[in-house]
Amino acid sequence: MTRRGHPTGPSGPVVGRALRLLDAFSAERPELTLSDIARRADVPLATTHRLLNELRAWGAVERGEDGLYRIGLRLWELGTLAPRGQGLRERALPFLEDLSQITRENVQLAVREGTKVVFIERIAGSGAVPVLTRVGGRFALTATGVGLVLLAHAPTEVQDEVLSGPIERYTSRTVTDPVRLRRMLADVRTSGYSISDRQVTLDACSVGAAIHDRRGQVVAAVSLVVRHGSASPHALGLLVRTSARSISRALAGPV
Amino acid sequence: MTRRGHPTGPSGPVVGRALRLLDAFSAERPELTLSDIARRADVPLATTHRLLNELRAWGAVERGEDGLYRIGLRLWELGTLAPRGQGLRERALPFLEDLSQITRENVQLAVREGTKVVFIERIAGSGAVPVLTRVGGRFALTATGVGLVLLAHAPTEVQDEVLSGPIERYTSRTVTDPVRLRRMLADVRTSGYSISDRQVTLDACSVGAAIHDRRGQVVAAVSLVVRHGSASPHALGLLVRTSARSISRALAGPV
DNA sequence: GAATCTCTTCCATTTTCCGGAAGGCGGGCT
DNA sequence: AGCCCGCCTTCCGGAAAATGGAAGAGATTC
Repeated sequence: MTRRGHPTGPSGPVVGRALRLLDAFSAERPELTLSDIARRADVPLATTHRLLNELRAWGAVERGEDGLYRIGLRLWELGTLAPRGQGLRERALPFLEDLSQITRENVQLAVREGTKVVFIERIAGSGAVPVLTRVGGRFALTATGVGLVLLAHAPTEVQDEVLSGPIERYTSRTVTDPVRLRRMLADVRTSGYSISDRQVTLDACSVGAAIHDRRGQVVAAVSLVVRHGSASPHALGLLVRTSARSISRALAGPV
Repeated sequence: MTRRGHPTGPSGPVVGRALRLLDAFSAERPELTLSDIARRADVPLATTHRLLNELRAWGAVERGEDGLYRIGLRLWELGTLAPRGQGLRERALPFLEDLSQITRENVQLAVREGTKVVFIERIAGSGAVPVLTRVGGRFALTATGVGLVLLAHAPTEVQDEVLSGPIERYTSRTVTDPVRLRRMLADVRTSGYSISDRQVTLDACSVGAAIHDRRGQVVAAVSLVVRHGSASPHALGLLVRTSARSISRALAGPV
């Protein structure tokens, strides 16, 4: 595990190395120079250069006239084939839109990836509370409405890992006590919906419910994000649960 | 260039090889077995197995309990960072929605990738003509409204390559004569909009216009797809041109 | 119960990868 | 001018990783 400084150790499989270069890109930095990528990935410049050329040949990255690297269109295209990404999004969208039309609030759709939530879709209600999330963005499992649902139905190992590690705090009301979180997760399983009250921002409250696949496994979650105090969580719970059921049915349905 | 049969030749850079495995996935076949992928990519089974494990470790592919491989969520996430994919989509969406609301017809947004069009967004007008396109899908440059616009403003080499190669035919009215196509492209550059009249399906007609970046380069195209005969192409041309200009301005604007 | 799928692991051979070093280019500072 | 410092690109001998046939374990089908 020695990787301090420069004393060049073995580097492992190339494929993984090349893919790790891509991790240098983020929503905040979607355009990087060669040296940026090399530094961020901690890979020698010459090597980075060679690997990026291979990624470029396939279309994983593109390079502008300015010399900056960006994520390539081919990679985006392939991404549209991800069942848990675009696939889920397309099937759920009509229902999310209904929810959005009826409530005029923010609607979110997310899945769990390891110990994080990944947002698949987000519909911003015009005039609704501003939210921090971005489609394709990650977030801690413990804070959001969707996150709590996904955590409540995650395998025990995942729950333990999340609850034993340090828990991110966003506001003064973010719950970071593992014991209290376990109780909340139990509530989610009992009531069928989660409540995140001002845990992410002090003006917002979100209520989430689980989406199941054909086999009854929890594969995603929907939530409504409203201004704190503007509606009863219980009423919202009924709404999202209904919507979640419809989406589950749609997923089980055709093919 | 000998790759007939099996006489195992040198295989080249691994990274490219691994990425080429991913090309086995398509909208029609988003879930594949190991052997499927090996066959489609023409890579020995043992090698495919090893490479897929590396792709899986990073999240490029996932494997269900059923043993089938799918495109992974991590790859989808990265895809959302592609400036010409999600980036363009997000900035253009409000304008596309306006166009959709006003006309109640299909609206499409696409970019060029090599000698193909790739559809970035598609809004289906309720009750509008059905269209064949899929977000993330590819199409020939010569047939669609968006394609004609992108081809008209593509580098000469690309135009020559497309026009000298075989031109795909979809209907009896698809234009496949290079000379006539060149004339159409010139018209597009003069008038500022393209017309594809029943070239893809016999009941539809699409009208496209170019979207420019800050430097005046054509980077994308919008189109309206309507039932043939339902509206004057010229009137539609004005609409899409207006919309295209707004989008161009939005792209040039913030950051 | 045999034939035919699927996938997984092994390991000797051979190919590719590695990355320091050197050189080019542009920009900023004195 | 001259200098430095940042970027990028190419080269190439030593070293390490990729390769894929073969063998074997399950699962289905006939």
